Parts: sequence; C-alpha cells; structure tokens
Amino acid sequence: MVSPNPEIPAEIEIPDEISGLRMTRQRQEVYRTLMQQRNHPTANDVFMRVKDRLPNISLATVYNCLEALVQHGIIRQVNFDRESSRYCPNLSEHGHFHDATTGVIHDVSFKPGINLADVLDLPPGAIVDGVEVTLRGKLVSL
Amino acid sequence: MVSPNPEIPAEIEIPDEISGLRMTRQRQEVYRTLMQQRNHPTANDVFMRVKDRLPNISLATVYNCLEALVQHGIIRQVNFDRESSRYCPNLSEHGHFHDATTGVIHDVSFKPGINLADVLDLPPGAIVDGVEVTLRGKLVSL
DNA sequence: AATTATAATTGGAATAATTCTTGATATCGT
DNA sequence: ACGATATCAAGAATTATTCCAATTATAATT
Repeated sequence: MVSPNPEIPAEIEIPDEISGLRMTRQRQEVYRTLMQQRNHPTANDVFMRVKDRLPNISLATVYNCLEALVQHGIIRQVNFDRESSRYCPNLSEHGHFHDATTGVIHDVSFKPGINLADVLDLPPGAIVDGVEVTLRGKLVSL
Repeated sequence: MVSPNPEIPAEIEIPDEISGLRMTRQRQEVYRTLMQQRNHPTANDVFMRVKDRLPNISLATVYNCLEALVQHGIIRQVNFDRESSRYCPNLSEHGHFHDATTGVIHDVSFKPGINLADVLDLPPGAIVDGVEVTLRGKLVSL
C-alpha cells in the first residue's frame, strides 16, 4: 500500500508501514531524504532538508524519526569518533571510509565470500549482532 | 631513563619521555592507570582513579593528558556509538567486542595473516591510516 | 643560580549534540 | 463519534567534551 497523498511526488514511493513501523508523514519525509541524498547526513542535515517539505517539523522530531527508523532496522546509524551521528539507508553489510581531505564518506563493501567473523579471533561464545568497520584516510588520484 | 621520584612505586616504571612526549607527573599517572586497569575506562573513570594519587588533578587535565597520549600514538581512543570515549593502551591492531549483557569490552585480534584492507573493497586510491572495528553482541557460556 | 621563555595544569565557563518533558494533535480500534 | 494511544513540537535539560584565563612547573639561556 503506497501513500496516496498527492503532495508527495512519486519519485520514491514510501509504504504506510515498514517493518511494523507506522510511517507518518514526518517519518516518510525523513526516510525519503535519506534515500535521495545518500551522503550520510547528520540529524541536522536531514532537518534542514526536510523543512522544505514540512516547514513545521522540529529537530526533536527528526531525532525521534531517525531513532524509530534505526530501531526498526530500516536505516543505519553511523558514528565517526565523537562527531554527530550520521544516517544511511544502505542496509547491506558494509563499512565506511572517511576521506580526511574532502570529508566525504564512502561505503565500503566486503570482498565476496568474506565474513568478518571469520577473520577475527572472537572470544569463545561470542554471538555478534552488530558490526561496525570504520576507516580513516586520504583518497589520492591515481 | 626511568623516573627517580620515590613517591611512584616501581610496579610500572614510566620513562620521562615517550615518543617525544614529556611525561609529566599527571601524564604518568594517567598512563599508569590505563596500563594497570585494562578495562577500557572513560576519561571520568581515569579521573576518579588518578585522584587517589594526585588529589588535585582536574578532569580537564585528564582530558588533556589522554589527548596528548593519543596524539603521540601511546594509547588508543575507542568509541562505541555515542557513549563516552574509552581509552586503551593496547597498540596492536585490534578491534573491540562489546558484550551487551555485562558491558565488558573485549579486545579482538585479527587472525594471523589477515590484513583488513585485503578483505574490503576500498575505493581506488584510498590510503588508510586508521581502522576501527567494533562488534556488539552477547557472550554466552558454552 | 637567576631570568626568561615555553609548556602544562586548574577550575570554571562555554559549547554542541542529543534527550527529556509537557501540552497539543493526530491516528487507531471500537 | 469517542476514548485510548501514539506522535509531534518547542523549548528546557543533560552530558561529554572543549575552551579560556590565570597560575604553576619545567626547560633554556645567560
């Protein structure tokens, strides 16, 4: 069931509910923003973008929406050191390369057939349910 | 050259200088704490422990010392989501497994011969100078 | 050893991201 | 439509960390 609201252009159609989460107008717009601008925005970035479509939305609501989406496994929250959290709709298992010169964050996938747990010496009995791989460095032109 | 100060028990002897960083009394005590209690303390944890030996030390100084030690590659700063930073004197390349039930953080090393860059599809031209691998999960008794 | 220069330390104020609170709105089930 | 529940908005509160200005300690120079 897609949203019938004519105000919402159909570029990206967002269901009324995802993984049991009711997709309110605010959550839709937050989610749409992440789907459209895949450059790992912060909560504040999302807030500014969403305001074009929902001028009355508050930053607290953006935080609430992002949290709800993260909680329901619809998006991922990404942290670099102590900087503001960033959000990303790419659910495939991947890491992030943070280019120090441009500040751009690149998604980094694992080579085919690689399972991170296989290359690590985990403590016995460890059941992993979340992995974060973060690389920092420079991107030089070849 | 080790510290001749008789107030400092010799359990762990700390040089006057490490990697070009002058080891003041405060930096020594901060570093000693990390070497002795290897459970990834926060700045505040370190502060409370160091106060036993240096009752006048300030939290700002602990932050300054930790930053100086990190900057000089003497210790590592570890971040879990948006929690307070934690600090760790284990300089070998390793990741961290965060046990959700106990809150304990376990160091996780790579299996021998594994180079993280080899299992990732890095963007072309990427020069990596810092890696962080964080796992979250549970530790079950076998 | 005294003097100057430089670096480190303190304590408190300032900052920034995020969370909390409360009252208003919207949505759902009956 | 009605009451119960969930969500939202606005701003206050919180928390980790950084900044600042004044003092103290260390190092370098004479």
